[in-house]
Amino acid sequence: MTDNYNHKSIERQIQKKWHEEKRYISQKDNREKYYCLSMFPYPSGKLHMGHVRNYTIGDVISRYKRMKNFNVFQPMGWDAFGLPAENAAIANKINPREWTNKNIENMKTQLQSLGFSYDWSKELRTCDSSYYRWEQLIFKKFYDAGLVYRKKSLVNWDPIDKTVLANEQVIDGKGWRSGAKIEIKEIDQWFIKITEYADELLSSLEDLDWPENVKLMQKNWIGKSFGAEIEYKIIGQKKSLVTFTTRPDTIFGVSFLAISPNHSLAIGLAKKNKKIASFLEKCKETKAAEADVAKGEKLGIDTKIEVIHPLTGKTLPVWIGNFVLLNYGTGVVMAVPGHDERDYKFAKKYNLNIKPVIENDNNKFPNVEKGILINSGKFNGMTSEEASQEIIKELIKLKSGKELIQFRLRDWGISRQRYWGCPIPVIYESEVPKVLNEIDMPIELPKLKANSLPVPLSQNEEFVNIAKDMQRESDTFDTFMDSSWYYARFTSADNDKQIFDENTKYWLPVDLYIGGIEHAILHLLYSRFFHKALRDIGMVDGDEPFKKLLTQGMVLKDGAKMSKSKGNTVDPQQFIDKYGADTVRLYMMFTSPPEQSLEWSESSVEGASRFLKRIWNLVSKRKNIKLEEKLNFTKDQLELRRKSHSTLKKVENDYESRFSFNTAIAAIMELINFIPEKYKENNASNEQKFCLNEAISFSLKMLFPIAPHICEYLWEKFNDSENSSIESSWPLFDMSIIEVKEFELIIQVNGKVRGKVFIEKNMKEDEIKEISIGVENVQKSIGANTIKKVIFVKDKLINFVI
RNA sequence: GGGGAUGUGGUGGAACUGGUAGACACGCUUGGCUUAGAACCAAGUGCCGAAAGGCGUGGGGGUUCGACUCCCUCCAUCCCUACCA
Repeated sequence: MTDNYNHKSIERQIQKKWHEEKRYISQKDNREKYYCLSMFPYPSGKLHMGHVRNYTIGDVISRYKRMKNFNVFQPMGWDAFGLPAENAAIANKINPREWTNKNIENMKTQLQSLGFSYDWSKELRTCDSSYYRWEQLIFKKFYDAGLVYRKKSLVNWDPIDKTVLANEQVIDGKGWRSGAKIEIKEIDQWFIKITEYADELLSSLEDLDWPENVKLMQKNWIGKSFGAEIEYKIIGQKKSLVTFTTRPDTIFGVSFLAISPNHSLAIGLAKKNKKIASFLEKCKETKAAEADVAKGEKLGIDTKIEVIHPLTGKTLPVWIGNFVLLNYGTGVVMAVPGHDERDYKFAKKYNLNIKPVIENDNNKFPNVEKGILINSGKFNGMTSEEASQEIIKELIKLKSGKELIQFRLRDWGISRQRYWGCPIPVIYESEVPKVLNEIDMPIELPKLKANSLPVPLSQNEEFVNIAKDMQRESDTFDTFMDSSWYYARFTSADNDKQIFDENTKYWLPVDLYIGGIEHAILHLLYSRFFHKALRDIGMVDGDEPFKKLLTQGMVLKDGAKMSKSKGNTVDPQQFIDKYGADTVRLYMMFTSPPEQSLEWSESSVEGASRFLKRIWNLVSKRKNIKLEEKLNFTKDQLELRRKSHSTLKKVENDYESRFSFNTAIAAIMELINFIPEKYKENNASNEQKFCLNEAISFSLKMLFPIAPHICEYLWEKFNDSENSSIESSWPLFDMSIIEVKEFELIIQVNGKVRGKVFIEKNMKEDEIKEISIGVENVQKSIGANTIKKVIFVKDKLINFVI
């Protein structure tokens, strides 16, 4: 028997060779470039299955593209700032930087053991000042461009720990560590005007080669809506309340206004009214996350304030509603219970007036469809569309409103009250903020003193207090800032003189970006915004950062996302140790297509391992002999050649345009299964050997992107030469070998398969009909019935309708 | 609450453009090899049925000669929801 497949020594040997050859360090050259980027990881400690899957996909495509003679750039780095480092520091009394660096070291070893072809010479980590100094510069440039401003906004406040909590740190309305009931608090924060780019972020989605569902999610998130801004005068005051609505046609159905509990009017009232004050207190207990606000019980309180309806002149009550979001629209909702689901429920609960003003086929409350206006004075009888236009005209005439385009997208709050993040380069002189100049950068994150735990920078007096009446900004950037431009910095990561350079121009945009579907909105939208803003200040070219996007699904176990809290994680390392990188990579690619979620199953790993062993046993003791004499193939031999070439064609298509690795692997398995036993024997004919060797060569090449170590090792032994690199070229298939004269005709009766028969292509329909009817089983099915109709699909099927 | 997906044998999945449902694997069953096991090899394996045949892609309805694929509706699960990354 042959030597056993020893993945450990093979993988070590091949990886050493790659490293010594510096094979995956990329440089500009004349070939077409291909920048293949996988989302960089947060260094949480060790790789999880999602990482392994993500990075295998990226590596398979990178390796395939290299074989297709593209100049591939595939870098890797670390999204190294963030909350978990602070948590770990507090839990284990480890310095966040040490913790992070240790994790990076470990995860890098893991990535290398998986044989990913990264250009490590461009490695970066966002927690190094060599990275974030440039982020501080970008902030300054954005500030100079008028994209940065300060505004009050809401945070989750833990009154015991005296810290701001992230949404995930609030559990059932309580701080996760202190257990204190959280409070919603308003504080000053830095914002970036992403809304200035709302229209472009929406319109340029169209040209992106991205999955339709991601584009749709972004479109809905940006949420451009056409409607009207309507003003309601407050009785007895000079002020008025302004609302935005997408349905001005329903204005005669307004029965009350609802304002946000955080609206200045509500806060003002609470000062004089105890009931309102206690209602607002109650509202503060719901955490700031939109999902929690929306899912919570709808509560309201009558303010006893009244406004005047601009068209009817009637008075309407003003309520405070906990479902009204301050940061969407104006923080005031005009409630039309007859034609809005939420308003209807609220009106029912608090016994408020419900008045139908739209009529259509669907006559039950609430009727949210458009229709014909009723109970709307002179607008009665108009369609919703007509009425909307006319009502806006009327409001403009009365100076009580205007047409307005509104975006759901809000400006990006980038301040975080934490330690482990990039310091915001601002100082306050007598409380007036001043953004620092490049010469004063970087503002280094202060090191923690030995044995001290991370606390928000605001509590670090040494850092904050520069002089009397001069303080440093103590907030850090949202970590989404760090990840919004790293794709560009990779191209110049080794340049400490400039943020970007001529390599940036060469490599951008990213040709393929691969990452989890969970980033479909935030990260991808922020990065798109950054690119456009960087473009407008002249730092990068092009309108979009990521030309093509591949979103991979979750890795699940027992139907649930693998997570520490559920205790259903599976550590990939044990499988790398036991089966080797090639098997783990093969398993990951074989078990489900990239965009779908993947259900982890250990027994399938066995299957992947078995297949590689079969390849090993087939190839390891065989040599590819050059045959000089002319070969004459039999029909059976040509069948194998046809299988080899058609498999190659299929695999190429699966890699290139479908990213369908599981079917590519299945096809290679089919080809291996298809090889007749006698071709493998020593006394096989030259023709048989040729066909076998062709199948082996193709298989090794086709499998190389997925299982590179074993394929490269076997390729070299098989070809007895180290000069012919497996990576040098992708083979060509021969169409003349693939094409066949015969095909299997499917014969149906009333759409059901009743027979199959092999016939020559290009036969006349009449002939085919005759042959088909002649088939015994078909004859039986037709019986005495007359054939009413014949459906004929060329080279495929014939269907008799009786 | 809103937005986006997914649902096919015992399991992961295939069917790419409306045209053979279940490719390729895992598992299982039987046999071979073996002192035994592992590994490996061979055959079988959607469900019901003795067979003929019928049924079958989350449930219900529709379009079509023909539907996993298109339309309507209901259900279940997952992701995102702006401070997890």
